[in-house]
Amino acid sequence: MAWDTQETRRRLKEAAVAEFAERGPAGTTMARIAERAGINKERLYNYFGDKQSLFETVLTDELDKLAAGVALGNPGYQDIGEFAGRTFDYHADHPELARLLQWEGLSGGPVADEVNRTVHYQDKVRAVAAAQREGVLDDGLDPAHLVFLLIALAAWWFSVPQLAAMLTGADPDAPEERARRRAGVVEAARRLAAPR
Amino acid sequence: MAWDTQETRRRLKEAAVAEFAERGPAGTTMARIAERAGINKERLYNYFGDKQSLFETVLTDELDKLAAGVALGNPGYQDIGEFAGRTFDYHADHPELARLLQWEGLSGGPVADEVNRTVHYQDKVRAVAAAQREGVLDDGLDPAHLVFLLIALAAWWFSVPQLAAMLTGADPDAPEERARRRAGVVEAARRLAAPR
DNA sequence: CCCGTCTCCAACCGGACCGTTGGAAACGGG
DNA sequence: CCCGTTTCCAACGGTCCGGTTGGAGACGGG
Repeated sequence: MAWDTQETRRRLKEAAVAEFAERGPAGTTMARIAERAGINKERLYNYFGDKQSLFETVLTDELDKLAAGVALGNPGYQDIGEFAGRTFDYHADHPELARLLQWEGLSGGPVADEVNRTVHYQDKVRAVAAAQREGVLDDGLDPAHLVFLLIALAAWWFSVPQLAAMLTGADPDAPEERARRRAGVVEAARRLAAPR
Repeated sequence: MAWDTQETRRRLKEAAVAEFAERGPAGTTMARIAERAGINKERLYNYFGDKQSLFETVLTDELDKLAAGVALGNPGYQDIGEFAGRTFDYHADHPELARLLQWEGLSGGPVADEVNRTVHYQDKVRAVAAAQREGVLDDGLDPAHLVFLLIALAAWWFSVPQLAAMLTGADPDAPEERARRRAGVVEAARRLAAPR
């Protein structure tokens, strides 16, 4: 048994992400998180406080990862379709995030880390507005709406998988199906925003 | 005390819709549903069985209402934008439905009333495919994808209200804001599907 | 007026879960 | 070798919840 408190925290958090994403805050039990991590429950309380605090910690952590992940590959808005495609890819590769965000939205409580997230999104709106003024993007839609709807296109597949299954009848994990969905999202994004 | 079993069922179901939409299946308690309806808890079990059955009953009921509501105003696909607009309106007027569907999707269990719902959606896909063949709709997108993305445009606002608030900074219940959002949805739908 | 149905009330049981506690090992720095 | 920290283990108190039960009124059809 290594003597590594950071590793312990990491394993607990990893287990918490999985459990919260799967069952939501109400359905998750602290005991199961600990069990999944192979670490005693009492450590969980010692490090992260009660369940609510743990959920917020987990969510803001994952949002930081998202911000880091998309900030890397963001060379302006030369191709709005590829932006939507990358958002689609991120969600496909990290299905927990969309679920955590949905649980948060449904739970109706206060929004975790609201200030930073608001700033982050408003930055995107400003960037889109600038691109519209320059003619790089079509300006027929309000910039905030455009950002919102682009996210919708990319995230909707992971938000209502039952509906996706009923409409396409396909296995969402099959590579071809994923590629088809991505291509549709890219095309739709261009239709929404590409200059005419 | 009226002698009306149908009214009793109705009141229980009404309370169940509200509670389930607000707190989700896991967070809802049978006692609270009964209390909200002003009816004894034991009636609830007598009429609807256990919690899982009650949730499925409630959800399929609401989906039937939706089907009835949109089937009325569906005179072909002459204006795809108005179709999206009406879907937006329905969700705006019945915010519980989107939440119930999300809870269902997150809960990951079996899809309630799957057969009927699948048929219903496949009908829509066929109608869109026909419209594409006739040139009434642009055929650059797969018909199933198009239906799926049109629903996304309309429902996304009610699916992630926290995100909507951070992006627009507006009160979603204000009439002007609702009108602005609806107009954006209609415009976006036309961009996705209107023939060029 | 009577009988079957509907309803209420109150209480109960078994189980789950949150968060805590007491104690005892394992470990590493000095 | 010793002391403080980290970890484990087991158990507990209190609460809540799902689902059931027993008994007793209210109502309407015959």
